[in-house]
Formats: sequence, C-alpha cells, structure tokens
Amino acid sequence: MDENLALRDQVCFALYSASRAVTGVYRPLLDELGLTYPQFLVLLALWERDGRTVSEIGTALRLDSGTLSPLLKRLEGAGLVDRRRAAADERQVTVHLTDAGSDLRERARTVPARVAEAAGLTTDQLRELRDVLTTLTDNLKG
Amino acid sequence: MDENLALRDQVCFALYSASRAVTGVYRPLLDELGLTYPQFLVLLALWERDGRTVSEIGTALRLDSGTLSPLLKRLEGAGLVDRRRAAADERQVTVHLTDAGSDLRERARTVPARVAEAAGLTTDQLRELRDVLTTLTDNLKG
DNA sequence: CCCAATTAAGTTGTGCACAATCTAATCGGC
DNA sequence: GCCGATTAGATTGTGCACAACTTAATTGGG
Repeated sequence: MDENLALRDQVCFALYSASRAVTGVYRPLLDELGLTYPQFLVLLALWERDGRTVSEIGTALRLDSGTLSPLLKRLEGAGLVDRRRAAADERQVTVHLTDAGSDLRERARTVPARVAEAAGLTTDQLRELRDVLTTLTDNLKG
Repeated sequence: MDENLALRDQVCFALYSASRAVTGVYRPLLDELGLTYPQFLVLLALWERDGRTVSEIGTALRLDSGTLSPLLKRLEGAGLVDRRRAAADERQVTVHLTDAGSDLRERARTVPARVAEAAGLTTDQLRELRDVLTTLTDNLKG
C-alpha cells in the first residue's frame, strides 16, 4: 500500500493525542491545587532541587525563557515561588520555593498515582513506555 | 524510596517532552509547506476523506471547535480548504480541499519518513510505541 | 404544531510553546 | 582596562488547546 499518510498510522498523532489526553487527566486534579500542568512540572523540578536558575529549569524541562518567564511570574503571583537576581551573576535569576510552594508538595504527592491508575497500564508497561519515549526524545533533541 | 515525584521518573513528563520534540522535528519540514503541525493533522484527516464537517474532524483529532474554527479559518486564508454550510443541516460546516490543498499531499508524502529516520527507532519499535500510546489514549478518553 | 432541549459552530479569555528580538551583564583577547 | 562577542532573561507576536459562553438551526414530546 503506497499510502503512508493515514492519520491513525502516524506515531506523531498517537503521541500528540496521548500527551493531550494525559494532560486532560491531570487537569482536574491540578485544578484543586490551583496549578496548570506546566506549572506542576516546574514545581516538580524545584521540589527536587530548590533555587535553580531560570535556564537550569529550562534545561530540565526543555523549555525556553519565552515560556518560563511568564509562567514563573504567575507562580510568583500565586505566592508559590519567589525570584531573585543572583548576586554572583546579575544576569541570572534564581527561583526559590516559598513555604506555600514547599507545602504544596504534600498535597501533590498522590497525583501521579491517580493518573497512573486512570491510564490502565501496568507499572511495567508504564516504565517501558517511559523508557522508549526518553530514548525517542534523546534521539531527536540529543 | 518514598519519592514518587522525581521529574525524570514521570511518564507524563516523558510524554510531554517527546511530543514537543517530535513536533520540533516536523516544524522545519512543514515550514517548507507553509503549515503548522496541527494544520498538517487536519490536512491528513481531509486527504483521507474530504468534505468532513468541523465536528467530524474534531472527533478524528480530538479537538474542539474552539481550536478548529480559527485553525480552519487560517487554512482557508492560505487557500488550502474552503468551508460551506451544509444544505441539509445549516448548523454544520463542511470543509473541502481546494486544488492547492489536494496538491500539497504529494509534497507532504515524504515528511513522515524523514521524521521516522530522525527518531532513531526501528519500524517495529515505532509500531509498538504507537500501539501502546493508542491504548493509553483510549483508556484515558474512553 | 409549538416550544423546550439539544446540537453545531463560533467567540472570548487564559495559558502555554516557540521564534525573533531586545537589554543588560559578563567574559576574553589584546 | 577597553571593547566586541557571548550569555541570561524578558518581551513581542503567532498559533494552538481548552473552558465557558453565545448564536442559530434542528429535534422531539405533548
């Protein structure tokens, strides 16, 4: 069959569609925390290591300052982080969790498990999926 | 380990990141055709079956009218489709490829193969990935 | 037959993504 | 120690996504 453009055969569409579906499952759960999905990812990065610069967060999440600057401003407006010019290098801005931002971690702890349950895949399938996706991303952006 | 919030362990992040990486590989290729990635998906749907209504396209792509209406208006502005109120039911709008829109299919034919090559996965791995993602999406969205 | 409920598409408002550009701080070569 | 090049972050502009709402056409129960 010379047809290589069938929509349902495209890996790109499966990926795009699955990504939006997963975000859609997160949305009502994160809504309870007053977060969007990308904001949640930024907090995951900060809960792992606080006080990162904007570009360190960008490297971890593969997002640029055009996306992060306004997002961080909204997190600051929500009282979850604050931003300070680094003393050593005034070009850099370090992002620090506030007490409210740190405390949110407890409330967020159950979120991934609730999403994993809705996914209907086994833990093994999820790990394998994650590894293939990570390989794919590394091949493309590496 | 009681930590279940590490960024690199999250399937959601792997998915989100891979989806953006794939879109990023498509971008320069689609740029040559004057298309964005979602516009390309709409054209894939129309190349498969022309004259669909807005909501049929929305079902195929899992997108709502809030996304599709302005997107279709831009495709119409680019001269690739036209939109007509259905005679049988004036609420519906059917979307039809113009000659330019049909012709673009030839130029787009090689795009998926070029992306697949950049992905660095075997055809089998890609098919398996696609199937897991489709299962995941179906589980989440029903 | 009529009208309340439903349906299709469009509009509005918010928040990403990302390219392109801008400003300010720092670095490196001389 | 100066100045061109680089780097960090912010800004601007375009185009998705999606919730909430609006408008207009259709349907179905009484």
